[in-house]
Amino acid sequence: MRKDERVASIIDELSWRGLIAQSTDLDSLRAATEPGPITLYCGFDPTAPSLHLGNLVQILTVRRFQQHGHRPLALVGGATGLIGDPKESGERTLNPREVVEGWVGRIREQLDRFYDFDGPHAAVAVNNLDWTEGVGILEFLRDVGKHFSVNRMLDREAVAARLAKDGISYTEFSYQLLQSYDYVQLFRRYGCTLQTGGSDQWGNITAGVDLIRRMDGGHAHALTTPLMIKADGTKFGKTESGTVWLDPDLTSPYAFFQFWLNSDDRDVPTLLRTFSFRTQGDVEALEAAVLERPQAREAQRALASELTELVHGTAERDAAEAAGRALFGQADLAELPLATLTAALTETPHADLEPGEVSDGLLPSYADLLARTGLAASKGAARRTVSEGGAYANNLRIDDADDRPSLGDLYHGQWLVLRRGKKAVAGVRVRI
RNA sequence: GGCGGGUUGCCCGAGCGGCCAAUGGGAGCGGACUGUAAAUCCGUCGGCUUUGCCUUCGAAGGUUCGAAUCCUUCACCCGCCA
Repeated sequence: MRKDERVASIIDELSWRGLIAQSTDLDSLRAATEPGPITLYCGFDPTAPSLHLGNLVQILTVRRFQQHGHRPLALVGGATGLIGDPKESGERTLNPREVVEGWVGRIREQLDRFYDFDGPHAAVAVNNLDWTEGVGILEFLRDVGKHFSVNRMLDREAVAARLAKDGISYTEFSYQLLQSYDYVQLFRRYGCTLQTGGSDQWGNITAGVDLIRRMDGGHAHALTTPLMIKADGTKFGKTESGTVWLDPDLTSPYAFFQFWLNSDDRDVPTLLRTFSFRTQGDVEALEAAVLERPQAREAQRALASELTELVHGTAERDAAEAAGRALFGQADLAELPLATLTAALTETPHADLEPGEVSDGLLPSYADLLARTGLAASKGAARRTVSEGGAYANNLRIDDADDRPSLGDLYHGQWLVLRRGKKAVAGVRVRI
């Protein structure tokens, strides 16, 4: 957060990064931010035990504001998480209160990494349960509900979609009132005048802006980021194996690193602009590098390195990077020192075998091991992969799924390296 | 309330008594090419103790030597008429 890194205006910065989709009034927002500082917020609902890459877009956008000297409120939706924002696909299942409470804590901790909670523009952690829990239903309906037009609420895309399909519960329909009320409370308590979010949140955010004007006669802003779409048309932030989480237990730092490294060339400009904190000059240089030397994947490596460090720390970044080099590098696996090999394979899915699983010096069959490590969904799938010539042990193609590797095949007497296809690697460790 | 149509594997969609684990397309996965990319082509795509066995075609019963296919009841969806 060095001062000399500041661009003239946060709005200009977001603008060249392509992070502005919609705004209530960009000129007046610019006018408010330029003398600054302003207080802003973006809320995260505890709908899972961890935040994911989709959330990271929002987190980093807020972080950019803070770097420009503005004050963020780190709101975790302890109340809204109990209700659920309507999504087009259908009604959500209500999570038990204890579960949501647990997730609030975990998400709150995750945010520590990205916002600065000390210093002159220290972020403040807030939970909307604090001002929602005690409100009576009659009070809420009279003071808040009266300002909402059902007609307008029905226009919201997700709501309209649900009405056309399976319907929507009153619980979820009420969500917008709660989020709007949050904005009012933050406006009153902290002088918060900006709420950011993804463009799907536009309706919810502007409803809050309206509510502030109606209840308090105040003026607040809304700003949304564009929905990210990958070049191949699929949803951003997902891999074959699902959501990319920020929690290292849900998505390993190695997998996280690999996610960036494998980005489509065509997505690189968007990814750099959205996620990287590099300067505009650096970003443009990396974009040019991909065009000139795509095979070098300089931008992908830079993104992987920067983001893994930001999310998981320097040590994990280095480990993930080293693991990738070890497993994909030119280096012969046999030449890797035990420490390097162990570090690399523990970053990937791996299975530990008990001594009892080794008989006559032979491990279980490759079919078993592929299934055990998760490289294949089932033994049938493992056999299929082997018959397709897509399974490797210690970089040698496996011919027969029923073959059993021997103790002598293990590197350093303990590791067998399995691979499916080009990218999926797993380790089998034998503890004797 | 009445009449008619529908509910099939991850998704879409054929099948309409045995040759059906079930045509085809998409997604996914593997191979070739390559850059741990994209596109393209080829292969594969329920499970297992894998030349065979087991479990699937909304749910539960029934008919039959044999059912995803016929019958009955139930649930849900979609039309048309009230």
